[in-house]
Amino acid sequence: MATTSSLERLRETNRRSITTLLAAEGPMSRADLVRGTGLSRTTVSSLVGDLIASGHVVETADRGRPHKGGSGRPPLLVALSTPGGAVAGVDVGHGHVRVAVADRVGTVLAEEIADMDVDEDGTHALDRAARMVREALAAAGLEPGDLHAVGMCVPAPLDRRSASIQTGILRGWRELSPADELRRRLGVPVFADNDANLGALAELGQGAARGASDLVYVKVASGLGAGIVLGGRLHRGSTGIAGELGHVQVDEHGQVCRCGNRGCLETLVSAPRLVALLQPAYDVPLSIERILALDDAGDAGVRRVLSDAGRAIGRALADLCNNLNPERVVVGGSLGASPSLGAGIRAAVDRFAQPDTAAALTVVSGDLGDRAEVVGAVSLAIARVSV
Amino acid sequence: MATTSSLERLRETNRRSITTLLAAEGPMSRADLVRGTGLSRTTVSSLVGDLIASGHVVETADRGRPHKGGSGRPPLLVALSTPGGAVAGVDVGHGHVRVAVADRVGTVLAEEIADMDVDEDGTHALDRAARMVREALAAAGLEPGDLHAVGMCVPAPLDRRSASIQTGILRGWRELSPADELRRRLGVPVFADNDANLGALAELGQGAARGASDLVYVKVASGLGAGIVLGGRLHRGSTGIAGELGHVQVDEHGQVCRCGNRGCLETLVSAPRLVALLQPAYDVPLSIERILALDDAGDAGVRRVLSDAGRAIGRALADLCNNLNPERVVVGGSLGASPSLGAGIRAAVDRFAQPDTAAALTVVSGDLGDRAEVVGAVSLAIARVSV
DNA sequence: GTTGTTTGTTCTTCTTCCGGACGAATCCCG
DNA sequence: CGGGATTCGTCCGGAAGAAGAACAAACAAC
Repeated sequence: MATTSSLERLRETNRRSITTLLAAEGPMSRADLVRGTGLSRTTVSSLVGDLIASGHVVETADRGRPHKGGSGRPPLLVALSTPGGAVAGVDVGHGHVRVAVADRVGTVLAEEIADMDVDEDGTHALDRAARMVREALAAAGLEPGDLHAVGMCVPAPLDRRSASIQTGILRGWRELSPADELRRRLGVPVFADNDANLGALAELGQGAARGASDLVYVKVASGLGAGIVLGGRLHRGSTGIAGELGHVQVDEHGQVCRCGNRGCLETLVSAPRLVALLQPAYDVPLSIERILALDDAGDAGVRRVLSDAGRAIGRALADLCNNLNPERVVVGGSLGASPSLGAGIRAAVDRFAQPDTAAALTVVSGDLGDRAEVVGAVSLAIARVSV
Repeated sequence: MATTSSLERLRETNRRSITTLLAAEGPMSRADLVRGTGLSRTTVSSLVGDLIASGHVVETADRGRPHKGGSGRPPLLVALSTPGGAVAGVDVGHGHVRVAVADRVGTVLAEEIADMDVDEDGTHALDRAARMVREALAAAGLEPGDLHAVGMCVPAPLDRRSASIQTGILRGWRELSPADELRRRLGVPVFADNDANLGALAELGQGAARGASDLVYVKVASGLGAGIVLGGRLHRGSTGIAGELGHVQVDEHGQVCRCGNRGCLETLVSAPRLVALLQPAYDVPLSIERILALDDAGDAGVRRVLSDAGRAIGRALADLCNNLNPERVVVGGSLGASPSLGAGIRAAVDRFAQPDTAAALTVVSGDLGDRAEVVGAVSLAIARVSV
């Protein structure tokens, strides 16, 4: 299948292990790379030489310190060169589009947000997203031609094969392949995934789950979804629709859900639902931000509602954790930062999961907040763009 | 970390890809290996030469047919040689111990079963198991010294680090490391895992889940557990206690479970529980076998109870499948063959899982029945014994 | 200045793989 | 019955990669 020879593949593998090490740990000397990869000095030297020649790596101006003690020749540091060009991440939510343009090591150069109703008209949302990518590129002082790839997330499961949205969750998007559509508009490769998956990837790589290998990322926002990382890799399921925590049925006689079932967890717990639940008791129009502020201020009603919501999530999550025994749960999404919500989740997990499972588990809020998805989208673009 | 050189590792990898291909597809020609591995004729020839020299592979007496058409030189077939010696699998259940002795390609040579109450006294059960292994070895015409390794399963989660049983599920086994205990008795390496995990491994390799990569194996027997295979690999969780499907809480006010929680699925659905539920309505003492026969015969009470049990399992399974999106569910354990149980599971999964998830999923009974665990234990022993 | 340590490169050797050429074994066809 | 045609397996030469030995470079400590 692969036309390249095994030896070429071996060298390719070794090159990759150097670049990934550099990506993970930042600039380091060849000697450090020797220690990190287990390859010989000679081989590392030769590989780094290749990488410098091909422009993927540069020798930095400053020197480091020798490995042991202060004695010895100071090493020359090498670092991943910021390859020319940029990538973009696009986060399409139910109520917003967020775009980030980053260089090819993941440093975000420009970011844009727009509120809009995405559900009804996929075409319009994609037009808008494409325009925002171009604007963000310009804001970062880049040309349209600098863009190499785009990662995007959509707030719905994506069928693995057709890469299109199958379920009825997004009304205006049925049978649409968001990646193809955006590629047509921008003229570069576009890679799409589900929002919770990319949030998980972001928290795993740069957020609250750094270093974890079995992780459940729960996104509490307009919808409720989970991104599941097992063994350090995203689990997408056989047809790519894993992580539908929000469509676990919690009330057989509950409200009909947009997914077609009834009584889904998402019908009880989601940002709009909680706003609607709280609004009657308050004189001012509530927003997520205001609710979070009230939570911090100790407002009893808000605390109660968020804590109940957390317990409902935790109840479903406990079952999942009994089955998966993850080491960490990261709560993200617009409501992920709420302490009451987190406490509710923690309480329900402790209550309903097996004691050993609960003991092996930490529940934390995401570090990246609303930006998790777009950061994950950037990571996806970087991971997929050819090296 | 690895002291071997990259080149040696490369050759090792290629050797492995040949042996795994031979293990998966049986005897085949070098030309087939070329097509299967993508390596060159020369390389395959050389690797096979090495493997023959080292005794891992033999040239069979009979020849095969050429690849295309009938023309061409008939190939020489090579096959994994049956290395000297044997391995054993030990299945410790709540009410039985089953032992199998197999050659080192997994062909079972002798098997023994004994009914016993395992829970109360782990030491006694292990004594008995060791004796049965020796007897089975003798029955297969082998010497005690021929035994290379043992795989075993225990009906409880095993802590990954201490390899001991932490939870209170097995009263007489607390803090015991079954693998160490059995190793002391038999003098060979013993590898232990949970029963559902090994059942999953068996059905994956040689049973109803062959070729699947995302699989949930549900074991319905004295207890209720799940073995979860994702991406072709067993998922054990961060501390090794994944798959506790039986301890999902289904009734907040339910019976207290031996795990310490209350209302666990296992308190409603397990073989002893179902027997107890049915017994009052029948004059003869019921056993699992009799219940299965009544099910086949169309007995209304049995069908109703098994179907209800299936639906209860399916309800919990649907939540798990929403989150994992597996391609197959295999129902095993002593009750796994019941059509009513299977139909109940299928119905509840269809009812409670998301439509797309349910559509991507097939629910089948295990091929291996009661023997799944012991077959999996043999596989574990073979996989872990040094090649 | 001398010694010791760490770093990085060059040169050589060894391993591994691949492509082409060649013999082997069988079938097909005249 | 004999000559292609075809597939299988091996031998040979060559290319690519990695490791080890030797050596130059750069600094600290004495």
